[in-house]
Order: sequence, then structure tokens, then C-alpha cells
Amino acid sequence: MHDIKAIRDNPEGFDTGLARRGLAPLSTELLKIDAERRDHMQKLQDAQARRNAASKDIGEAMKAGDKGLAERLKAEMGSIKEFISSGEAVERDINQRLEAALAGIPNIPLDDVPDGKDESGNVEVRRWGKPPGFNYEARQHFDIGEWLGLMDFETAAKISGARFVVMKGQLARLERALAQFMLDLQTGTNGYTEHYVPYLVNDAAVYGTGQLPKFAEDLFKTTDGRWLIPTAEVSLTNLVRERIIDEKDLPLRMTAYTPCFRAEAGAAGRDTRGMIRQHQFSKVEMVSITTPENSRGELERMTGCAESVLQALGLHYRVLRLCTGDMGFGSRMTYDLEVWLPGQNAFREISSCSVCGDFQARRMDARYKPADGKGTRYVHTLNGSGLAVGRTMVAILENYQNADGSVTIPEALRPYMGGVELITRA
RNA sequence: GGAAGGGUGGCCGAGUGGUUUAAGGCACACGCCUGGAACGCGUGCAUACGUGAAAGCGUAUCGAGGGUUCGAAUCCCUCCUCUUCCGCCA
Repeated sequence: MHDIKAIRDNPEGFDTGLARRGLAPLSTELLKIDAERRDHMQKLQDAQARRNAASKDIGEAMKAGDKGLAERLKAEMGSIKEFISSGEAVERDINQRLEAALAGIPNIPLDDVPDGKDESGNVEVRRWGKPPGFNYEARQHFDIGEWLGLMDFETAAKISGARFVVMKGQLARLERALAQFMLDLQTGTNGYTEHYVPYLVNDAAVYGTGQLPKFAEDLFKTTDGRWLIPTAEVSLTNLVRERIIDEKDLPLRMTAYTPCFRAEAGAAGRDTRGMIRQHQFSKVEMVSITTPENSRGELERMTGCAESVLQALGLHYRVLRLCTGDMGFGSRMTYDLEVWLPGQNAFREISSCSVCGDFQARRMDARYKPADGKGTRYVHTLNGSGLAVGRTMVAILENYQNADGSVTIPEALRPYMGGVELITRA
């Protein structure tokens, strides 16, 4: 949610920011509603001030026992009363129009975000590790999983539909092991506090993080009107909704392991085979709540926390700074982590870390009390996956596959796998 | 699902139609006191919007939204939510 005052102060800057996102200028239209709103408010508030003064006089007249004066003053209130009640309705209407207009506008990119139309404009900032280098043609994860007899898309389709999977045995355990491993790393070394959060949330929560009102079709909705979370970001970020936090308690660093549900509308035909793009997947999410001064640095830190998982697992990856055309709705800057998938012979997104500035905080009314004790300011929010469990599993299967079709378990995971070193066909 | 009782500032908590302009306390900030602290004393301390160069002024906000009234934290309606009890239940 954008601050209409900031737009009023610098409409050109706002439109320039929109242009970087490939959007037409909107400031003129917004400021027209804003002017109408302020003009109306002035008239309404004048009327309310007169009413309040008269009410006070009536109260004093009653107290003094002057019924005649009180009745005369009451009679004079008639027309003002009418104006006020219709005026309040008009004010609500204007405010709703302004809010609706603002709610659909994406966040403005930071200055050091590269311009670009789509993912081809993203900039690689670093690479870690090396591809495994097989002396045979690397198989894709679904071939490996199905050959092992532990990954079953057909049965999943029978009971649920496309884009679901059933796993069993050591693969089911690998999913659990990865989640435990990631959580331990983020809560231990990286200092995030583990949370257990709701998977069903209300309209306000999904609005707060920016999925509503524009992206309802990407979500699953329950018959009682709630939403299945598309990421734990929704639940975790909304934990600070309508709160005022002491600056000394910042930053808040929170993590949660949850299932995520995405309708994948508009993704028809993309990644239809395998586990890359599912309606249901699990993810260890990280959310940070910071002061404005610290949010940019926190983005670097958070990205490093996500990277630490891939490094511990020995997976080759690269870090991209997303360009203006590829960033999510609420983001001011995003780093994507792309892991190397030998089976696909390509880097694929496995994590995404974003700083949202006060964009979500304004929608949620999440503020902090600065250390100097004066007033309150909006917090800054950041979110990042640390990491997507299913895609990490894909990466392990493809990077740790052996010529005979078995899969070696990376050392860091073995304690979580009960000491299992190799997954083989039953 | 049924019944009853609640929701007031960062926190606790008073307030049942008109100087409430939301008491009081805690926490916090600043000052005095002190060798330095604690204690004590004093001052300050919600947010949003509008207006103004600023000080200030105005309006709204006591879970949310409607309503009654000249005037609502207070009365009425709807909803949300919490607590307790009953029922059901992993």
C-alpha cells in the first residue's frame, strides 16, 4: 500500500517508479481522488465542529436549567445533522475509492534494482559450487523417483488431480529430514525463531501481504471463506498486524515449516511433469521485521541464510538480483537463488528473498516505537524461503544420483535420515 | 453446536448519556536529587487524517460496522473475537 502523502509530495517520482515496472502513470488520477477527499473532509469537519460546539452549549444550558435555550439550539441542529450524516457516507465512499485504487498498485523498486521486462533482465551476482559432472546422461528427478518406486504421480492424480505427488519410504522420509535440517539451521546458526502457524487465514491476512485483492485466482479458498496459505509468509508476517513493537525488540526473525497451496492459475503447460510445480508443497519460510534503516542489510543477511542451506548440502547454485519486470507485487528488491539441476541441465529457482519496505506494514498497520520514544513508524518486512523442501529434494535427487539409479544422501542429512547413506530400489 | 460473561492507550485498569478534553497505576523519555545509582520529586508521553512555515487548531478513533440522540466508551442491532461452563472430539 502506497502512502498518498508521499505521492502528493513527489508525483513524478512515483510515476517514474511505476514506469520501471512497465506501468502507466497513475499519480494524476490518484491525486484527483485525493483532492476531492480533502475538500470534502474540510467541509464535513467544519460541520462536525459546529455540531460539537452546539452540543456542548446544550449540555450547559440543560445543566443551568434553561430548557428554552436548549430546545432552540436543538432545533438549529437539524440541517447540520443531515449534512453530516450524508457527508459521512460520501467520505466513506471516497476513502474506499482511494484505497481500492492504491491497493492494486505494486511496490516501487529500489534504485539499485536493474531495469528489465522479464527474467532475461535479471542480473547474476554470484555463483557457488560446481555442477557434479556425471559421465552418463543425468536423469530428471521424476525418472529417478519413479524408478526407485518411491514417487507416484499417477496415484496422486487419481485421488487429487494433476500437480500432486505421493511419496513413500525413504523419499517420504527425505522430505521430513530436509525440513528438520533446514529448521535446525535457521533456528540454530541463523537465529530465527521457530513458529507453528495457521494454514487457513482470513481475507485481512492475505490482503496484508498483498496476495489480495489482485491475485485471488492464484489461491485456494475454502467454502467457509478462508484461504489456504500460498506460503507461510502470510501467517508469519501477519503476526505483527496491528501491533506496535519496541525498537529494542527488532529485528524479529521468524521461521516456520508449513505446507503451501497454490492454484498455479496461468501456469498451464509449464513444468507439468514432476515435483517442480505442485498445488501443494512444503517450505521453510523466513520472515524478518526490521527498522527502515536496517531492512536493506537484512536482505543480504537473509539471502545468506537461505544460501547456507544449499552450501551445507553441497548444491551448486547462483544468486540473481531480479529486474524490475520479474519482481513480485510487494517487493522493492528480490534475490532469487537458483540451484543447478543436472537432469534439466539448467538452474531452477529454489528460494526467493525480498525486502518489502513499509508496503506490507501499511496494509497491516504494523509499527514500531523508535528508541527516542517519539511517535511511531511503520516497520519494514522481509520474506524469503529458506528453502522450498520439494525443490530441494529435486535438487538432491538430480545432483546425488548414481549411475545405477540409486541416490546418495548428502552427509549433512544423514543424521536426519537415521544414518541412511543410500536410497536404492526396493 | 448451546449458555453466560468480557473486549478501553505500549501494558494493567477506572469509567452506565453532557467540563472524560478517557481517571489512576506500570513502562518509557527528559530534568532535579546523587560521587554514581536506586528511591523520591517534577515534566512529558496514543494514532490517523485535514489545516498551518511553525506553535497550534480541527475531525475521527474505547473490538468492527450500522443505528438512536442536539450530544454515545456508555443505549439498541449485526458481526468478529476472548474467557468460563455444557455437548462433541484428535
